[in-house]
Amino acid sequence: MTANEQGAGETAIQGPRKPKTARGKKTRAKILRAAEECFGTLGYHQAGITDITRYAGVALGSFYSYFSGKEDAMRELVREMGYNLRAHLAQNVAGATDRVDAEVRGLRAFLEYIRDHPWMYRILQEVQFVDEAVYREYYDTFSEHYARLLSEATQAGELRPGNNQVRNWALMGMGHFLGMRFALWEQDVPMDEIIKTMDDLLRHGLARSDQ
Amino acid sequence: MTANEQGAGETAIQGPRKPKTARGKKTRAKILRAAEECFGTLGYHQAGITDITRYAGVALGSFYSYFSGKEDAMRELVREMGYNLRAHLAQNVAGATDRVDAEVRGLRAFLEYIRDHPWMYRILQEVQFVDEAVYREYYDTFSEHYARLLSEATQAGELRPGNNQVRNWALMGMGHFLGMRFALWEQDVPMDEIIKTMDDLLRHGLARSDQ
DNA sequence: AACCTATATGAATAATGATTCATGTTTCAT
DNA sequence: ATGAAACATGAATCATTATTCATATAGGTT
Repeated sequence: MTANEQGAGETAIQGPRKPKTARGKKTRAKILRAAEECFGTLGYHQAGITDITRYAGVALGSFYSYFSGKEDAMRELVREMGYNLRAHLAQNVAGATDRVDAEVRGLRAFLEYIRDHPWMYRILQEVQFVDEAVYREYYDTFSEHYARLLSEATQAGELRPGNNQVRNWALMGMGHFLGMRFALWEQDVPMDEIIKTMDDLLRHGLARSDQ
Repeated sequence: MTANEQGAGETAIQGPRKPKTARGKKTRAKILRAAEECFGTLGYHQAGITDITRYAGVALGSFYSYFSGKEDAMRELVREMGYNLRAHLAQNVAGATDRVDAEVRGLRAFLEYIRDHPWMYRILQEVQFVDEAVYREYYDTFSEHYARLLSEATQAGELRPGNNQVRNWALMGMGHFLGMRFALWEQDVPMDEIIKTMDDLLRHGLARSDQ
């Protein structure tokens, strides 16, 4: 019986509802986009509901028509972002010649995505301190998809035998930090250079004499 | 002219001061340890100054005797943690036979450190949203040390040629995520398994046929 | 037109918690 | 012993803000 339920015979005077008309959908969307902007630029705690509704061009109370509170909007944003990013990656990885190629294409797509959605990064990281379960959910979902791909590649003999779960998280960490440093903080190293370096690392490792 | 200055002829009625006696040092330390505990378990925003001083066993006002505010204590903690961690790693990496061996020893030491200091992780991550400059400073400092080591190893012919700055951040990211997932969230994969996997990855890459 | 539901509004509420400061206590050099 | 500096105290201040709710408007159906 969450605050979000919408059973037919609901007695609650008011509460967050799913929009039922086009007007409602539009308003909810405006608020969500405004929340993204505000959380992204001001941060979760700094951003007030008034900031969000002012930016959205709606009244304060309208926020609570569609979200049960500030946390709720944050959660929704993270889920939405996870969905969008996964779709973007799947699209860009299609057509890879082998698993490492897929990794590298995925990395490039990821870096480009961060560059084009700089707020996503901040919101995703900050949700860790707002609702940790959602943060874990995000990465666990990601990890599940990933693990399947790696295990298929191993079965196909493309990868060296090894613990793919560990590799999985190592690869996510690489992407995360490369995105933070080279897409978000400073774009001082050309994308191709990053990709080339990582391609070499994933194909041959770091060590020179390889035996 | 920061609030923290302690010039001789200071006219400010009161303000944060460096402790000048043994008693003062002890109190300041008690408060800092309490802040670590509170920020770590409750989170920065949830933790109140009253929580910190209650836990430390001192009066509310004493907090402001040694710190200019909540943020100041957070900053101090992060700097302290960075210093301690770097010392711990340097100690554990000494005696490595080659650069990859050093990487792997460093990773093990890092994972052990996180396991033994579970709060460090949360505090470091959360400072990103409290004072981003301190967060960057932490990683930039880390990165500087790291870059020197990698470039020396390259000069010595131990590493394949490549962009060490990119590798640098990729390696930090790996460590970060492996620590989060396998030391903090769930300790369901034995340390040796993690180390073996990463040793293989760094020595040979992911791809099976290596040409 | 009458009516019902969904949607929109924003002033008022209510709780919180960081910071200040006037006052009291301890320490220690002389 | 004594005075001054360092240290400790916690009630009071002050500002901030998430959330509620009574009321008003819009859209569409009969």
